[in-house]
Amino acid sequence: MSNVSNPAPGTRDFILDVSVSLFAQTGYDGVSMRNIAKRVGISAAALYHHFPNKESLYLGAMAHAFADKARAISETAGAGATPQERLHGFVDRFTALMAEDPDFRHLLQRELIDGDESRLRLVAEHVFREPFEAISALSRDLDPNCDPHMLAISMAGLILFHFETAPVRRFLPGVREGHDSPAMISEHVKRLLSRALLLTK
Amino acid sequence: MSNVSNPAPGTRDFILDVSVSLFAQTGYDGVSMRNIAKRVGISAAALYHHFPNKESLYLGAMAHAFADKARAISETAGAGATPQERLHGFVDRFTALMAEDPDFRHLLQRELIDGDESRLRLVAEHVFREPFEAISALSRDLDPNCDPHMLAISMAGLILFHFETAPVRRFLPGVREGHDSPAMISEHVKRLLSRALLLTK
DNA sequence: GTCTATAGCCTGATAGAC
DNA sequence: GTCTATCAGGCTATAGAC
Repeated sequence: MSNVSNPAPGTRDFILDVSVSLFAQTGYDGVSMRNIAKRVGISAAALYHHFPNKESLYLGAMAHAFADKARAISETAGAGATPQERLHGFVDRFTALMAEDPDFRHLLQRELIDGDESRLRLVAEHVFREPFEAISALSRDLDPNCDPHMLAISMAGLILFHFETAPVRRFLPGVREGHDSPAMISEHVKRLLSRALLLTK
Repeated sequence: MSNVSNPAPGTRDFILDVSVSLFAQTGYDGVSMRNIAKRVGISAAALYHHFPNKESLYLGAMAHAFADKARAISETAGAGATPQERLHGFVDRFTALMAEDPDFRHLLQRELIDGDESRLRLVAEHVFREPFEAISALSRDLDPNCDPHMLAISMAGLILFHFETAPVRRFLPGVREGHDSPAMISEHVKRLLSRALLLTK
């Protein structure tokens, strides 16, 4: 499920749910206030009762989509006794998290291209700092000689890039059923990272 | 340099150069025909003498930006005697290629989110099939037990994700000067992949 | 090959009734 | 809190002069 909440129509939360979905699909410039209003079931003017302008609505939608993600991602990197167990737990759960919320992933992708400095700083501090520190700590334990910042980026990217490229990979040679599945992605990434970092098996 | 050519103003090639740059920066919906015309130095109506509509201009700009990229990327994966040499050559040159052409990278990122099926098929067949096969072949030589399609994606993603996240990484903990540099990125990726795939060092 | 002018539509946003 | 009506302006695209 893309969004957990299921509020009654007409409320501010429902507007945010609709907005998250539309902004994720076609981006800020690809969605009009009229589009959103129609999907919500109210007039465009009514939207301005809940949000002063389009940008505020967009920022509200971002906050709505990213709420509680910070802790959820952080927790993927924490549990487990050995570094190997923590690595496998992180890969499994981070992969599942990205698979179950495409809207979050798409908003993130869009923000990486279009986000201005202030918006990226906001997202970095309120959403990614906490989980990134957890993944960095795991990186430090896995390979003390490797830059933890770069290794954390690599671990996340290894997982995310398989999702990002899914729309185009279906037209590339060697593709097989299941290449898009969370199970296959996490298995592949675990195998790669285990051998690179733990030198076992 | 983002674009090699440096044609005289007013020509079709100059329109394409300008369009590539603008579409890469703000996306299809973020650029108007008037924007492009102004930067080219002609009226919007004159644009329609060279291209029948906005979408044609966009597709022309894509073809222009992606021209010769296929072979350039393919060649990054070919040379070298041992698989290890080929791996290092691929990582070094692919990283350099992505660093020297941000427009290409941004258009690619945007196409992965917004491209419809026909456009993605076009890009896949005319730009990525050839280099992807070269990288897949390298993957097969590096690790015959690993799915070459997935490994090829992982190798490219490991490099690209460091560029993609550069705008937000500067606000994340542990960042250091040079984390964005091609040299540091390729060193990091080579180290990671060498240990994962060759089990040496 | 480029121009000005314009058609027709969509945009974000507001005014004011209910 | 939602509506209809509307404003001012931007959009793609075209017509027709030069």
